[in-house]
Amino acid sequence: MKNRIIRANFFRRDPIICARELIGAHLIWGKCVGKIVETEAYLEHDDEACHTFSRASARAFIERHKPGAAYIYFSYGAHWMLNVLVKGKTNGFVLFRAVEPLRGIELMKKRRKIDDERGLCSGPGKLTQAFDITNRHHEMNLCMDPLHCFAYGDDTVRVVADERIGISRSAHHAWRFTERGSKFVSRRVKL
DNA sequence: TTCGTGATAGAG
DNA sequence: TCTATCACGAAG
Repeated sequence: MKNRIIRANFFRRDPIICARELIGAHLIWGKCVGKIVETEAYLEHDDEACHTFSRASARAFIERHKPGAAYIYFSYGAHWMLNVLVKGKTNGFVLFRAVEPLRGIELMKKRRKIDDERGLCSGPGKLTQAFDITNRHHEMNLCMDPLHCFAYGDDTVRVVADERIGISRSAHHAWRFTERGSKFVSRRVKL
């Protein structure tokens, strides 16, 4: 299997397009690889759920970094969240919510302290724990290093869009994307 | 369904 | 300083 790294130009487009197209792509992180099955898009402007709405640090991050940079933050006192910076005509982030484990599964099980493969990466906090992603990767360029990058994967997946999860503001947009029928998503798609 | 967790930001 | 809020997860 030959993995082609997704380069910076990919992230110079609309965050919603990027979030959708990243479904089926591979997340490569050291010895671990997963197929991305769930993402969400957040927009710098007119999106109250985006960090840029209330956090100056998020706005500064966009200002100072190039598309493809990792935006990682700590949430609820326990979990790291992995996002990638997107700068097209509209700027924003893509949050990675779930992947299907492909390689490094034993390592993921050890880090997660569970055996069930479906629960290894089925949530944004679980995913970062399984892949050992923390703030030490914050600001990292994810378009260069073959051990910390995205790669083109399964481009035949069918993608479903529905509402984002776990937010209270601007919750009506259908900016969550999942692979249709995947058993590795964090929460079942609403019917 | 509930509850712990700690960073962040806004109010006082 | 105090408090509300939160892009969550695990236990029950």
